[in-house]
Amino acid sequence: MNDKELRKVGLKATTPRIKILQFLAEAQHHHVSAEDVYKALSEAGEDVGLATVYRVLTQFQEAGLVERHYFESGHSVFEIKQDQHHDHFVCLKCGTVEEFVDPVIEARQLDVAREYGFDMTDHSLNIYGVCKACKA
Amino acid sequence: MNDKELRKVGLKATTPRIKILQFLAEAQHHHVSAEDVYKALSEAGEDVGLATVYRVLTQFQEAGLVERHYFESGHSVFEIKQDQHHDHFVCLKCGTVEEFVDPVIEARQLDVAREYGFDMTDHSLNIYGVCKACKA
DNA sequence: CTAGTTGCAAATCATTTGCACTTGC
DNA sequence: GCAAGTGCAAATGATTTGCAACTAG
Repeated sequence: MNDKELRKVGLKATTPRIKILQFLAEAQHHHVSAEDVYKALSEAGEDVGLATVYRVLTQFQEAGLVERHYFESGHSVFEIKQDQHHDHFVCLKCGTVEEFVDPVIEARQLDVAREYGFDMTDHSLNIYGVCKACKA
Repeated sequence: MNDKELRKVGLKATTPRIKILQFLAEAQHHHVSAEDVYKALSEAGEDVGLATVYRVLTQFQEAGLVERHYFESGHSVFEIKQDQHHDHFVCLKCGTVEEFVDPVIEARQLDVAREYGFDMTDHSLNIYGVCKACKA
């Protein structure tokens, strides 16, 4: 049950929240749009409004349960927050998103920010191109 | 005159296009939104419609004259394409965008992409935080 | 001349908000 | 019971598009 996890971050354990959190955790492709969540729940017979999906996702984001990313093309996707930070490969052919982490890049970012007198609170690195599957 | 530059990329040298290109080239802060362009031209007495600004900016982007970036917060900015690629610091307080280049990061990105069997066509790295000026 | 371009208004799209109603605790 | 949460419909803000009038080559 996700009930506890929700209360832990100060949110009432309501049906929509539980369903959405569950869906995010089980989603095969981690990165989903609000619309994706809405459609999936609707198809599963859950009667959750799109506005609620947006509200809940925003609350989850504020609570640190999910991250929101804005990829080129202007619309955003959400993913359950993982233990470790990571960056993304975005395939321009099939739209797939793959995750990766590179310690060298992570470290340099901090250094560069410091050099410029910038307090880094967050960062996002997206590599766009063609994934292995699409090249085949 | 920008006339030649426009024709070179296959676009008729019309007044709106010339004005917009000129504005982008002279803009003090390189990164401007479509709205910024529209307002600046209006204030300068140029009668260019917002729809035209969007159309022209998109054409410029396709022609490789400008780049479009989508920063977190969901709205995009345009900048005249520079000789060199660069990444961005985005100040969450004042919205300012600063540019930087780090060879170490650039090189690692290529390596990482290769390791994952990914053909990189483009990438974007944005560091979010508080800039020097806002900390003061 | 005439295909490409423009301005304006109306149309979209993603996301947000107002409000009367419902539900967790 | 009551504040917090929800659904729906209407509002928003950014961007796009239809179309009749205009202009560069």
